[in-house]
Amino acid sequence: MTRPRPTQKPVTLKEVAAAAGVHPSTVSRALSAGTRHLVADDVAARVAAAAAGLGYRPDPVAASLRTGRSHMVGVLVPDIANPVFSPILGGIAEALSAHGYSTIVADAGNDRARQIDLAESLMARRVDGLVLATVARDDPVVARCLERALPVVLVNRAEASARVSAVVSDDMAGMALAVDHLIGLGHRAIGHLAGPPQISTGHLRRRGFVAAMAAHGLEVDDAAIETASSYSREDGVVAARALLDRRPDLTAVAAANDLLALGLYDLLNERGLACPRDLSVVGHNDMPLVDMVAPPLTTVRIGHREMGHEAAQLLMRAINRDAGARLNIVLSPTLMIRKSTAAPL
Amino acid sequence: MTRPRPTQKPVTLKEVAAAAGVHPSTVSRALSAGTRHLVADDVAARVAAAAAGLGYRPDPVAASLRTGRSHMVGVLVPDIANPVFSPILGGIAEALSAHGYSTIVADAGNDRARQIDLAESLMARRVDGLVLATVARDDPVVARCLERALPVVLVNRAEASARVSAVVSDDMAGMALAVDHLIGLGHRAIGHLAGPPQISTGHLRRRGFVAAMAAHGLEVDDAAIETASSYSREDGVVAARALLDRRPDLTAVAAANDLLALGLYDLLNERGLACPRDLSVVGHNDMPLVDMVAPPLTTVRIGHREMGHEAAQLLMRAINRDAGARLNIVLSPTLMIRKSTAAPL
DNA sequence: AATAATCCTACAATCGTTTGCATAAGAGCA
DNA sequence: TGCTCTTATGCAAACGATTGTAGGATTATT
Repeated sequence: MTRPRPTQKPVTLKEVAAAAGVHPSTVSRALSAGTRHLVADDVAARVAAAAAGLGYRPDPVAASLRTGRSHMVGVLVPDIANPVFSPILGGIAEALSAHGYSTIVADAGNDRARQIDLAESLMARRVDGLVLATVARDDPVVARCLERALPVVLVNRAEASARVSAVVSDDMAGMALAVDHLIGLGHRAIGHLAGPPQISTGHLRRRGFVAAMAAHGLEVDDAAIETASSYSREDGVVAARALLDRRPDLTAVAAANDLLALGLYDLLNERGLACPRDLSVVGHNDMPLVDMVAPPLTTVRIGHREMGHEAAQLLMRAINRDAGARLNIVLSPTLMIRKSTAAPL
Repeated sequence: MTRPRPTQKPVTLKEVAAAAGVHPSTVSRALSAGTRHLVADDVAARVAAAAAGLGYRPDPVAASLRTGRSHMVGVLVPDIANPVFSPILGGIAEALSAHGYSTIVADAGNDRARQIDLAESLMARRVDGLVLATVARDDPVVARCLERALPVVLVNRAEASARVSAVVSDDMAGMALAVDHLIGLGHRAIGHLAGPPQISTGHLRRRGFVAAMAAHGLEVDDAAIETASSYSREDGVVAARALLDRRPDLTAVAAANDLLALGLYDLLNERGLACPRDLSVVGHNDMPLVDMVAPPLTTVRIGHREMGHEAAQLLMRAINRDAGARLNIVLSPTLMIRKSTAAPL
């Protein structure tokens, strides 16, 4: 057993050429769709047969070196463990693989230097484009891509300046859905657990919250808003603690994110308070499993999978027709009413 | 604006060589740790300075073509949307990047042909190794890697024949934990929601269940076990329906997987039954958020992140010393007792 | 029938590194 | 001084594809 080199070496273009009795360049042309018309039909058939017979698989590395393209796109996510990104990734991968593209995802964290580094290394690997789920409102990675003229699409989060295409949810409208629902139930003292302001979702959802309240003639006191330092359950509880300590009179809270809402749940448990009896809570994202928590979370649903799909399509367009107008797609969110909201006592 | 080609081309080895006044090959040697000792210290310093000055970044594609290595490893997961894999992926990526390796994950689904295809394309991209979270008990992808002499490590699931290294949880022990707990509470009529038998976890956890019951002198009737066709919430409810229809007398169910347990929750809700009053439930995996569902799920915890770490280490070892003994790491699970289990009425 | 146009195919350069081999310079030794 | 032995560098050939250019057959045109 364990023969030293059982590795039957992959067959190369040259071997196929020899087998078909033609020059390697002819094989190349015969085999790639774009140039097949340059070679005579009978020769093409002979080549195809030889290739199939030998089990030829073109070497993408060699092709990349020569062409500068790779049929791969990179995806940068801030936290691969955050369930929100799963459907986005799934959507992207599905749409791209339909075009013969592979996806290479990198868990980039929130550190800018690391993000740039990762992006740089993806570019070095000749990715044909980048999907960024990491961007801050003013992002250096975007600038870098622009310099290199690398197609890039933003997903879920947008930049402040619309330099590149993006597909996002209508964050302000989403908050309006949440606020309208709470006000419809009779709430007036409503607080907001905000996300990081450097991120478009954090910024916009906060603005959306304030605007929606104003639309009902409700002035929002700064004390009614607490900003979490990241989108995580842990930072959610610390922000929630600060908010409720400051404003114990609140009867409802609209969170910028489901994870923050769950952090709030944790705090309520810790304090022996009941949701929705003592406090109504609405989340944002409708990520997997929030329909099963106790109580099932009322939240703003975003079509994440669709979001990934659209982003992939946009990127393909940008890759194929080089340049291509930058355009924004904004998806309309819907409200999933479950059990975490009720009329105030 | 939009200058046609603002793309300042990346600097190459040749340019660095010119700047330092040496031959490209010398630059190559001076810059890579393994061969630096071949070049004089002063020259090496000069080269390093030139490289830094020009902002040289080696081209990994060209290097791959020449060396056949890539400093990338591929990871195949069956379902990227399944939260169980997030911490595994995180653990793998973290450990690998510490060694200067990148991770390229592919969502392979459950289709064998697709898995093989994906693995093949990763190999074509010259990955230095593969981590498989997809394997069935007898897996063709493993065979393919063996043929190509490509280092491979299994994670979470194992093969029936131990042909390659793997890091898994002690599935039988995990089920013993679950069963012992239920029996300790006074249950006797205990059922099992089993996972797919082609997968080691499905197979082993079923055997573990039967063995643990036997250890308490309890014979397990086949009717007390229902096999789900996949690890999903949806298939969980259909299996649960079949199981409870057949054996309405059960007072507890040990599921092979948290998703299946949640499917069982769905069914209980649908029938107006309460957990744990009418039925105690224990899951397996302790995936994110199951501590927040209603009721919080008692489940067997597996160190998924650690699992990823270990797998990465194993793979690094296999890549560096070529060959390397195949060895198995089995992690001990623990029981997280929450609110879904109680004494029978 | 001669010339122009068309169509295929072969040749060779190229992408950016790495690495076996040759060689020049310097060190050590008799 | 003449010899071998290191040591440091240059040379050039890979790795496996793609593609501009050139030239040999065919066919069409007058």
